[in-house]
Amino acid sequence: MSELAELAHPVTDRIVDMIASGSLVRAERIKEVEVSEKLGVSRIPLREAMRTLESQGVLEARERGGMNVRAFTAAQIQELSDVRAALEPIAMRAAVPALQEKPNRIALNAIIEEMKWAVEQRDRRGIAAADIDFHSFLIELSGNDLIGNIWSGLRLQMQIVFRLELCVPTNLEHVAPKHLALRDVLFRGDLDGLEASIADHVRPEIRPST
Amino acid sequence: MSELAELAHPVTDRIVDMIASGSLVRAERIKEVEVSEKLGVSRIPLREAMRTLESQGVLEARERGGMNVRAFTAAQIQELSDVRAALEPIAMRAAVPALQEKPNRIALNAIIEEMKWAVEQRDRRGIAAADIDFHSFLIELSGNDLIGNIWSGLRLQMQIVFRLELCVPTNLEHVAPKHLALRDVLFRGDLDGLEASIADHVRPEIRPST
DNA sequence: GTTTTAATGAATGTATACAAAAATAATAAT
DNA sequence: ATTATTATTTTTGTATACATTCATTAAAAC
Repeated sequence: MSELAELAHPVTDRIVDMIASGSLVRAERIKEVEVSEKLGVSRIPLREAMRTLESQGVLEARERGGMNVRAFTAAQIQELSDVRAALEPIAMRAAVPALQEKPNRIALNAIIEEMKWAVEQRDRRGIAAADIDFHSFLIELSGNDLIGNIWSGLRLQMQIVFRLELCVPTNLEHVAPKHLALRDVLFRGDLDGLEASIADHVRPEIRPST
Repeated sequence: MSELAELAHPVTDRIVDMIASGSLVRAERIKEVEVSEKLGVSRIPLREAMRTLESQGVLEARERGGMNVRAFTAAQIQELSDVRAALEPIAMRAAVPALQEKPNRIALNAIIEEMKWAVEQRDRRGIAAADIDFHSFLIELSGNDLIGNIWSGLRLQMQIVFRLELCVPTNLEHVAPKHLALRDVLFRGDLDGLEASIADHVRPEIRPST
């Protein structure tokens, strides 16, 4: 029991990993002893982590006790896009000043290059990861704590949806040019074009453009 | 130990009550044994509830262990309004169909009457409570699970901010007529007027109108 | 053979217990 | 008197343990 830091937060991340890797499957009750042993901790920190993930919309409480990986309806997936389209313009607008600094521009470009590479490799998972990184970085740059906190939940929910492929298999190659366009608008500081660019980018996952 | 339901969820509500009533004070470490004994439970369900409230933005982890009631900066309070102004139009738009049904109209009117009464009594806390009820009801009617979930956290954060009166003491009497106007727009189904009405209503808490 | 009932097994939910760490108080030194 | 250092007390964090409830299987009745 010689822990320098608490276990609940790291365990939260590891549960997410297990979902992403398919160890924890949707709609199936999570067996606490099994998972806690696999993670090398007791059920106490595991359950605390599960509470966090519950309120982040990753897990959901079952009718008669226990939890499972949340199952998303089509409507709930649509809601994810709608909320992103509403919140991200606020964050990106706030991120514009920080994007005047070169180190931040370089970091954003690096993420874009990461995606280009994934596109070349036809690595769908890599593309999705780079996509999320792009938005996470801008939200962090925005300094908006509230949207950052909401995003931390949205991000995980999206990862589950992507993983389970409940969502229409979008042509992810179209995401890269959208990011390029968005970056240019942000670097330029063209706030008027922002809303349209973001909405155009966030939504097509559901309604793929022609 | 003969409990029919789990304790963590009810304990979550009771912690919120303790914050609202001033038993738990901002920026002060929450003593788990003290609170758990007061609530008549052990530290286990208390800590699970605290994890939930942590990710809802009500509590925050301290540097070296433990948690306290979250302290809000002025910027974070502004963020609350911004996010509300972005999300509530989506929910209210979705609530319009449900507001064609008489029972829902009656219920909404009842909440408005509740606020009128609080205004007459000059009961600031009552006004604030009715205000939150108004928005909670519409969000629930919208059927948007995601915004409902986000709102459950926002609502608690706002209650803390109101309680601590970090926020500019708005002339709460102005809230009632705004609700009336919003109701009329919603009943009419005048979607174009929605965004403006909501933004006008949600924001003045920070920038009080003349 | 099907349905109902009992019985066994497993899994959750929480209380107790203990070790590590932090905060506080007390003592010593300058 | 003030600061530094040590000792004491509190408090967190987690493991263990147990009671209750849920699920599954076996048995019995019809």
